Order: sequence, then structure tokens, then C-alpha cells
Amino acid sequence: MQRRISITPDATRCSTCMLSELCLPIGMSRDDVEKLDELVQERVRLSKGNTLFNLGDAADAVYGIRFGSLKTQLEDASGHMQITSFLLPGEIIGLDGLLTNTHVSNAVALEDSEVCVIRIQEMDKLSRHLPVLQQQFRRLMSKEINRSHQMVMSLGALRSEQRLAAFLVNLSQRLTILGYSSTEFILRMSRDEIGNYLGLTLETVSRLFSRFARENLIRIHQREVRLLDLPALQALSGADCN
Amino acid sequence: MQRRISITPDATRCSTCMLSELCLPIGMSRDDVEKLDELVQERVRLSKGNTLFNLGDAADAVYGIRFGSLKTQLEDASGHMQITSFLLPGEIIGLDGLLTNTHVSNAVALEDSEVCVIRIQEMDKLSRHLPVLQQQFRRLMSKEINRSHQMVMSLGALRSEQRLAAFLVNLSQRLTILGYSSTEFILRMSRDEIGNYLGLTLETVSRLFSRFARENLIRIHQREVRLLDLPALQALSGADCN
DNA sequence: CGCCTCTTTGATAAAAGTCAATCAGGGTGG
DNA sequence: CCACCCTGATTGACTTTTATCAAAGAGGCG
Repeated sequence: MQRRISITPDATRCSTCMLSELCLPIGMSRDDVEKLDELVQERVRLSKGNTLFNLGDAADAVYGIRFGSLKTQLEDASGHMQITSFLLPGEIIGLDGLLTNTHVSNAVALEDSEVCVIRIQEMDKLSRHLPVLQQQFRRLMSKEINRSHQMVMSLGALRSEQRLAAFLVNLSQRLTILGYSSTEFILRMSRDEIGNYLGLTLETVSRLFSRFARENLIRIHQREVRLLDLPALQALSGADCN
Repeated sequence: MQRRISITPDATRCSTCMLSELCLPIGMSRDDVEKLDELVQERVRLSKGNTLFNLGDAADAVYGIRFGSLKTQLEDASGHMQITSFLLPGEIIGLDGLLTNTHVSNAVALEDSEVCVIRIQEMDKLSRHLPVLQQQFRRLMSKEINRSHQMVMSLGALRSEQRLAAFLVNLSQRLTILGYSSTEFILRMSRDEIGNYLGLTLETVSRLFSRFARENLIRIHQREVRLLDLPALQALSGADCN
């Protein structure tokens, strides 16, 4: 189920949002963030499994995640899906639709989630009086380019165990920024989804988790993970010189 | 060798450039393109093997390729390089540096090349009188995000032969847009570089080229390729339903 | 309680990597 | 001008990694 929520005068705005240090306003001055308050006029609440947008939908907005998590996936001509990202609160989704104003991917909620709707037209209007907003948005797009390039590096250069270690370390880092534990968290995605994302099969992912557990790098039970040896995982993920 | 060239009054500008239908001005009106003419005040000429920028360099500009070709590559902690793109005339390079105004990759010329320097500061100044320029730039960044996501799909979902076929088809399409032959061209990169880009070893690339030639899909001699059966290559690259 | 989905684990097969030798061109220096 | 050298490309033999196929186990939800 997808439900649109209009923002009431007393609702949380960018300037009063817990995530304002991470999301669109990251690095902006207090004053400038307050000017952002009129930008988001709507939110969307999604229950688990529902789509925020689909391939082919008109793309007149991007979305900042308020809570929950989503995945984006591309679909090729033969119908095969490739997950291109897992997104957490404070991250921006939908940037790939701005080329033709049409979404080229699907965005699906991995759990009950809520996103802030950032209309491009509103942003352009606002940025006339707030030029820093354009730079801000450019930074966010550049960040997504970097993230995707890192993914290319991971898929092109790392072996399965390194990819999975890098995946865990990356999740850990992003959760830390959000104030969650860096060593204990719930995987919101299935083995199949992790495998798809990392270019591996679900069996390989499962086997690697078991092996990491045997080697006391992690403890894992279903989707609950505890990272026992973060430095070792970091080393494994390619930071070492082997 | 890298040489900076100031633009003289009689030099080619965006409005008189052969590539204006492809490059930064793609899709802009005649009038708007003329307003772009003051944007590029400098060009850089690179001889083969030289770098346009290196990891860590200040990033105050992006670059439109005028002629030649370049590669961009990331370097990980252990010194391993991963090529993230090969760029042709009309394409924009350097978008990944706008997050922190520092380049996070190297850009190296694959042959003697020339690029137009697009200073971000100039662009921001100009876009105050030409709001369409911001949208234009957003489209270009979105395009790079899409390209990179496609690459993730290719690396994550395709087998070696499909990746190489997709690589050839992609090159063919981009060369066609530039007015070159879609079936006969010179590879500007080595087997090693192709392999690195596609997440394969140079031996695998070489073997696949030989196999494609044996199957009459291509003819290849050193770096000269002729695509004999483009539809079959397209089918192989994942457009089929197998 | 039972069904259904997700996960784990094993056995085997296929894909791609590694190591090694040879070959082909292009450029350089005698 | 030709021989040689160096780099890049090809090809073969063998190994490793990861996928595939298959079966069984574990939770969660109606």
C-alpha cells in the first residue's frame, strides 16, 4: 500500500528533522536549511513490498528516505532484475530518472517506510533564491555516481568473499552514521537480494555467511547479524594488500 | 604532455561546434546554445597516456571531450585500478569529483585528445541568466548515473561473452552517433584494459574475441574490429530471453 | 498445525582465472 | 635497412572459483 501524506503546519520540516545532518541539507547552514522547509510538501508512506515508482513512471521528483529502507532495481530486455542499490534513511532515491524525466528503475520498500517528496520544479523555483541548493543537489548526484562507481569496482575487481565483506562493512558504516550499532543489525533483504546485488547466487551468499561465522568474523542467525571482527572484515574487503 | 589552450575570439565555440548536438548543449535551443559560448574559456590538449586529472586533484571543472578518447579509473587501498569508463567525443568527464570538489579517480588519454574545460563557477554564474543550464547539467549527471547502473547490471548479471558482446554493441552505438561506422572501428584500449573494465582477465577477453571471430560474429586483427553480425551480438548481449 | 517461503548444506558441473609458452608488430639502434 | 627487443596478444594446460541442481531444515503466518 502506498499512501500520500500532505504536510500539516505542525509536521516535521527539514529544519526540525532528525536526519537534516545527512539528507538533502547535509553541510548547509542553519539559515539555509530553514529556507528548505517549504520544499517538501508531501510524504509517501509505503508498506513492505510496495513500490515507490516503477520503470516508465514519470519522474518529476526525487525522494529522501525518512524511515525504513528501499531497493532500486533495473530490468533488462529479458526481464532479469538487477538490484543497483539498497537505501537507508537520509539517502536520496530517484536520481536516475532525471535524464528523461522518466524512471528507468523500480523502487521497492524492504520494510514499512516513509519518504519525503522533493519536487524538481519546486527545487528549481526555490533555488533561484537559494543558489546553494543547486550545488547541494549536484553534490548528491555526484555522491550517487561515486557510489555506483564503487559498486563497479567491487563487482569488477573483488572475489565473492571480498564483496560480501565489503557489503557488511558498508552497511555497518551507514548505520553508524544514523546512530545505530555498527556491529549489530538486521538485514532487511533476503539472501537472494544480497546475491543479486553482489553478482552472486543466494547459495554462495549463504555459504559465505556460514564460513564467516565459522571463522568468528560474524555471528549470524537468519537476518540478525553481529560483526565480531570489523577490522578483519575491512581487511578482507580489499583494504589489504594481498 | 598536457597543454592548456586559451580560446581566441575566432576559435570554435559551443554554438559552432560539430558536437553541439551531443555534448553539454544536447537538446538545448539554438538561442540558449549561443549563450553557452562564453562558458568554455579554455581547452586542454593531451597526448596519449597523459592524465587530465588525478585522484586527489582539486575538481573545479568538468570536461567535454572534443576529440580523442579517455578512460577513468578508480584506485583502491591496495593500489588496484578499476576502469569505470571509456569516454568518446561529446561525453562529459569529471562528474564524480563534484561531491567534495576533489577528484576521486584518474582520467587518462587513450590517444591524443582535446577537452573543453567547463568551470563549475562559470556555470553557476551563467545559469543565473540561463536556468535551463542547471537542468541540462542535471540531465548529464543523471545520464552518468544510468550508465554506471547499466555497468553494474552488466557486471552483476551477464556472463563473460555477454559482457564483451554488450561492450562491442555499446561502442558501436556511440560511434554511430558520432557519425563513424557502426561496424568497423579501432579499439583504443588494450585487451588488459577491456578485461579490467569488464571484470575479466585479458586472456578471457582475447579468447572470446577469437571465439567470436571463429563464429563469424566479428573479424578482429589486433585493435581493428569489424562487426559482421550486429544483431547476433545484440542478442548475445542480453536482449534475448535465454 | 500445516503450509509456504527462505535458508542451509552437499554433490557436481561449468565458467573463468592462473601460469606458461609462443607469436606478432612496432619501434629503435647499430 | 635490418636485426633485435619490448610490449601486447594469442593459445594451451591446469586450477580455482562460483554456479547449478537437489534435498532437507527452520521460521513465520494464517
